[in-house]
Amino acid sequence: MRPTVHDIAAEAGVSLATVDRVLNARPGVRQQTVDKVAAAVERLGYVRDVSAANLAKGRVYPLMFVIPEGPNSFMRGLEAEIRAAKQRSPAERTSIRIETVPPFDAKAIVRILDAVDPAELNGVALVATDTAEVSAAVDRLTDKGVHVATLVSDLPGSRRIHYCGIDNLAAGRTAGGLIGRFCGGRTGKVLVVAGSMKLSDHMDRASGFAAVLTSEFPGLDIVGPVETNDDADKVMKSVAAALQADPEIIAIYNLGAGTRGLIEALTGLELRKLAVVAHEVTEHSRQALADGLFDAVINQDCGHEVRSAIRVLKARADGLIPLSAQERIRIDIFLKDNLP
Amino acid sequence: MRPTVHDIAAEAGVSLATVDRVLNARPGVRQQTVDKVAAAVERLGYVRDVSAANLAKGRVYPLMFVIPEGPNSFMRGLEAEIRAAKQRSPAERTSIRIETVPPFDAKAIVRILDAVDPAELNGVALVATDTAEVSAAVDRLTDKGVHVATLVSDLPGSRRIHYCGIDNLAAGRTAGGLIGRFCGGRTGKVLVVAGSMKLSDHMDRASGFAAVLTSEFPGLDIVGPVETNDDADKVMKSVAAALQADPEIIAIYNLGAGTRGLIEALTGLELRKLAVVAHEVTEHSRQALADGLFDAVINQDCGHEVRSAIRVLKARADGLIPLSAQERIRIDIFLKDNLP
DNA sequence: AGATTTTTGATTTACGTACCTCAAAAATTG
DNA sequence: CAATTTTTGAGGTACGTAAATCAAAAATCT
Repeated sequence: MRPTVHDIAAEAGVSLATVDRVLNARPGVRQQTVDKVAAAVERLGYVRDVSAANLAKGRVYPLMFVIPEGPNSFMRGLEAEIRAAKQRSPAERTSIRIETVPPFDAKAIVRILDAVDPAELNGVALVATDTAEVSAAVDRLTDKGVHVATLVSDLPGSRRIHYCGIDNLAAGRTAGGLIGRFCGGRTGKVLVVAGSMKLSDHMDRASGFAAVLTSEFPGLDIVGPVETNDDADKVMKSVAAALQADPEIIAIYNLGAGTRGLIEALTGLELRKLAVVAHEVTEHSRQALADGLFDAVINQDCGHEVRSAIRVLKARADGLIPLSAQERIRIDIFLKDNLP
Repeated sequence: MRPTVHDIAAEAGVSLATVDRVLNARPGVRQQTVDKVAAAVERLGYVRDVSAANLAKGRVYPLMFVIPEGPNSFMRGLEAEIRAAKQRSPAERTSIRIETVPPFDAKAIVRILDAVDPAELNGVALVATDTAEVSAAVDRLTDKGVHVATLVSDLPGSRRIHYCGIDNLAAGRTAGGLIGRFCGGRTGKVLVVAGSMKLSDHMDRASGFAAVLTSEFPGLDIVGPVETNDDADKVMKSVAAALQADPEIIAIYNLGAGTRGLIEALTGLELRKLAVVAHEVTEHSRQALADGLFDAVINQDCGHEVRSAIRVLKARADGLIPLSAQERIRIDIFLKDNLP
């Protein structure tokens, strides 16, 4: 049988209360005694029984998620994952609140963050627009003792405790590697479509993509990035116009949302076979892959991101530092053949 | 606060003992009373506190993993993941035993399976060679009441309870989709290198690959599959010979192990730029990606597979049926840019 | 109706940890 | 050395569920 606190007490020759003080870092124990207990823990290979500990603590972690509202499929998928986490709340001892704000609306985010009462919230996970005012609000919240994690898009300038999302520079490079290889040595131009350069994730993807193309595939030139504010209609028009204007475009990289617009633009023309890479697996992009309109979709698993955010915020609330290595979110590549 | 068994008892107007009988499917309760309790559970949204339940049960799940020994990097990675799970044993209430057998040795597997005492083992996870005798041994074990899950490679004919691994037909198709696109419309031949057609995973990959190539990329013809028994040296020689013999080969798909051999064969020649896809991220394949020798590597996360196997076997030991949707293992694609 | 079986209630103990109180012992200080 | 502070011990309760016992009640059968 695995050892218990009682075994540790006996092994160390101290009382149960002292073992408890040491294990939970309570004050009033001499260093010498701490060492004795630590040695006993080591010798017996004691591991705290998490089930029993959770039961005894009876603690709950009140958390808040702040995400953009609107029709963006990815964000709605994210919301679904948060709701799923909410369903699991009893088992995970969390209490989750969801707040939605208009997309790209920094002021709305600031308003919500500033309204947080640190007494009744342990942590906040936030899909952020990368502006100075949001960063400042995050820092204010941190000062109040509420830990903030960024979700999907980072706030590099802020004091957020953790970023739960993919490395977007690497994601851009990955897209570059795919498109470069898909073009198989041909020369031509690649149209890059973005949402907003106010989003740090879009910025990073664009840079990563450009870096790979210039260094590894010099035969391919970039057109854009075209900014569309993730508006499907605008994406559609921009892509159609660009293809019309420039017959040398042989590939498209859509690094933002508005995937529906891209699909519409591509559905029209049967003339050219383009290499197309987009982001995020949604109902639409899935269909586009199946139809052969898209060649590949780069994805981040928002379920992982939500679960990671919860783990990180819970750990921070307990004063622990999460192992960042374990919390890394992978960049997934999907063809139609390996769709989940 | 979340409801407890006491609340259910009060709500249903029955005693605590009766609630316990219903929740744990113990006999001696009228259907009518069962329904009353079920209704109360439904109304209050009761969810069993897993921590408390585990604590009360104090149960441990003795499990066994059977995997091939030898230098195969992927299998050693798998073993490392099993050892990691063993480290977590106290928290997960498992007791894990690892048995290794010579690769491709069906008799050794059978010997170990037949020696299992059902009284001291709850489940077995097994990397199987797909032969009739292994299937029969699995069925015998199942009859003794020990659930068996296959790991990495399936035993389609057997009564194994679950397969913890990727869909290898889809993996082969994915490889086909990648290589087809990487060749970007060119015509030529693709060399396919396999380990053993006695492994159902290798069989499936070869079929999936061939299916996609013939239907979607008619300009590409398959050479092989060459069988190498996953021996690096043999892979090296086969690939070198094939490239020498056939100048039309413009791509290679290595669907088995022995990746080192492939790397050696490719390192020699600087003449041709080949599209190369292999399986499993290991130290070697990672380096080959970085060096530009490989274009893509298809991977299965053996950590996921091990954890999934443990979840499934534990659930079965409790008489529960695991949600297969949740246990699906994804087919990961890695370029050098999205390596984890 | 009485006998028998089935179903239910009441109560208890256990799991391993957290957290609390109060008293006793030991160490430190003046 | 006494007075004070620090450290330790002893013991208890609580968390929510599992699992058991024994008695009481209800249903079913003859």
